[in-house]
Amino acid sequence: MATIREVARLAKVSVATVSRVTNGVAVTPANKAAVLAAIEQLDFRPNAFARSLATDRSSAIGVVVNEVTGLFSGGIVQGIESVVEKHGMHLAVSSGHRVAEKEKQAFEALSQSRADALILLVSATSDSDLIELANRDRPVVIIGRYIEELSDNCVYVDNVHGGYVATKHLIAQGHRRIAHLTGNLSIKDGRDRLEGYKTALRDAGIEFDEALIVESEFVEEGGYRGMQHLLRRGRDFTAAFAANDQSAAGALLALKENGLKVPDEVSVVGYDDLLLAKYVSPALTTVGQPYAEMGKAAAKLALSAIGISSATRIVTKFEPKLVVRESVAPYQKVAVTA
Amino acid sequence: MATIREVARLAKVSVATVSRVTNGVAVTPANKAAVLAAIEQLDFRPNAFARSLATDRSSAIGVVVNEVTGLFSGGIVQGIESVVEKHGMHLAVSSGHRVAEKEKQAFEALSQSRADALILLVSATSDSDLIELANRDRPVVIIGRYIEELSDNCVYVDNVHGGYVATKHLIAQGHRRIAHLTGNLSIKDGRDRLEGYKTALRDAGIEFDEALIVESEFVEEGGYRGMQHLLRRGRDFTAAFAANDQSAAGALLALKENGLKVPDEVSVVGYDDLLLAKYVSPALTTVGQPYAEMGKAAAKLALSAIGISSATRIVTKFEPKLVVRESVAPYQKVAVTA
DNA sequence: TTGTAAGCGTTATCAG
DNA sequence: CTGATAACGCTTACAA
Repeated sequence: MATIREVARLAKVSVATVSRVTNGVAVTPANKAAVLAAIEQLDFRPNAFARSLATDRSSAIGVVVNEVTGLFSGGIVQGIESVVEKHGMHLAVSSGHRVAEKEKQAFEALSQSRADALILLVSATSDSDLIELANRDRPVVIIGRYIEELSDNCVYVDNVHGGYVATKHLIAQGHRRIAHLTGNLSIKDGRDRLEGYKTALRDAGIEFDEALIVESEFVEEGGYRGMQHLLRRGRDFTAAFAANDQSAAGALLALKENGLKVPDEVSVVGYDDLLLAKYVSPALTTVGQPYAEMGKAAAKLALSAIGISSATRIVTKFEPKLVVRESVAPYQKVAVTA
Repeated sequence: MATIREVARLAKVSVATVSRVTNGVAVTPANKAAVLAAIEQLDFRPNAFARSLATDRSSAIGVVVNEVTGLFSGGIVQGIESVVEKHGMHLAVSSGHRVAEKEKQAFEALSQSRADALILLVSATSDSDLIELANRDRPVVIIGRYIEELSDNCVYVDNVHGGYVATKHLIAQGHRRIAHLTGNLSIKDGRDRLEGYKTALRDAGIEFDEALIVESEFVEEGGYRGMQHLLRRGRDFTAAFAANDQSAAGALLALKENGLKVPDEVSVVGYDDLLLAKYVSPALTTVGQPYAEMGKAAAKLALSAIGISSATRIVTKFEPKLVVRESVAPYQKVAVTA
């Protein structure tokens, strides 16, 4: 690959002038033309490393997510990429796999000067480690959790409100005995959604019944087992709110196996609005999150932190939104059979 | 950030020695200990650019896919990452968005010495441009298409065989009037699957009927419209093979709207085995492709091309596999009503 | 085994 | 506006 020196020689100018041309700095038209011609002829492309070494800029944004291909991290990554590529920058991605050590490894690799800023969507690393990381030299933006000390660099959605919205929708349809298949309660999202559920009940004057709660997990199997568990005790509820779509899908399956019709006999609402929500039968009423928007916001935050992109106000707190499909029906007195 | 020089000074050795320990080259134990201590104390991490500039190695693999978050490119990217990270390398990803110019832009950026090798899963770039790219300095591996001239660096699956398998399954269940909702025929995958369909019919001695073919597209809407079109003409088929799961899902919807039961009245098989195949109702019998495996193979190919990883035989041609679920039933004479 | 010093290909400073 | 030249931080002969 040709170097800047060869171009300079061919164009009969100094390397400095070539550098000026490739960086869009003013140069005599004649020189510019000569340089451009030489570049063309030699098929010269500046060496990114040398440039980065000299400028201390990689023109890359580092992204570490739980899984590159995660059902929703996918949408977020897409959002990030759309704004990053618009600014001529690149993406260096790594998966953290929800394992603290792997996440750390990914940060280190990326911040070892490969990335000008980091965007993180990770589960295993503690808040304090994240804070420590953010206090190094490169800007860090966090997606999916709110950390007080880093509040300006967090892009997140209000899970409490999400749980509230889901539950309230059920209440508005007349349901009062509403079960909740929680997510993994060691994860904050799970706790928040549960809290939203409780708040909605309280606001509606419905007494909270511990018996209607079953701690499940954020996977299909968890929803399935949770619902089985609930049903084995006798069906004393007319609706259920699952902490995510996958567990909702599992619940749907359990309901079907028990000969219960959704939504006629039991209404179900999920959370996340994954692609599957639309395909499951009946199509799932769920709470959607603006993944792409969140990714875009994170990218804008990162870009403005390194002085690129205009720094107009960037929204960092997003509201979940109810997506109505077919898995919820109004409460029907007759349906309740203990 | 501390530099190698500072470490050398603190450890009272030369920079060369420091370099040696960071690169695992033999050094006196005493020196090694001193260096390690200094590194620890200064929190030194080698500057990746300087290292790359000196070695002409980025320790990154460039990946350009149609969409980072694509329903199946996701699985492929995951496969790639799993082997790449195992070798301490990184991923630089870009989306080509199925637009020739964007794809080209992505190649250029990545090959501008940011990546030691390129893995491409792109649709818009022509074979000849790909060949040209592959003849530059960095190794290139192509996923999802077979290019004669680059045969050793292509990881692909036999779409003809996939179409064959899908159709044959239907035939084995006794169906003879089998419709085919093709994919976009300007895309090779679509043409190949159609060819497989035809071959299966021929092998079974079933006459090919142009009227049972409708060119659709690789999206839900396409499958929906295609099926509508077919039904409007009167239902003279008992089974249908859709060129991908999304169009199969659309077909399912059209069938349902027309009051036809799947699989009792019409059997359906899809292609791809996306997550939705499992959730659609009835669950879709489909043809799956080993996405993760393909990604792994591509990564191994790339790694071995740059001299990393052992070069054991790497499988590059994959066979699609039938995944049986619930959308296919044996042919029932009584069901056919023209 | 170790140290010295010459690159690696750019950018940026500073005269001119 | 242009050109020399000193960084940038690391690796790698080469010599000791």
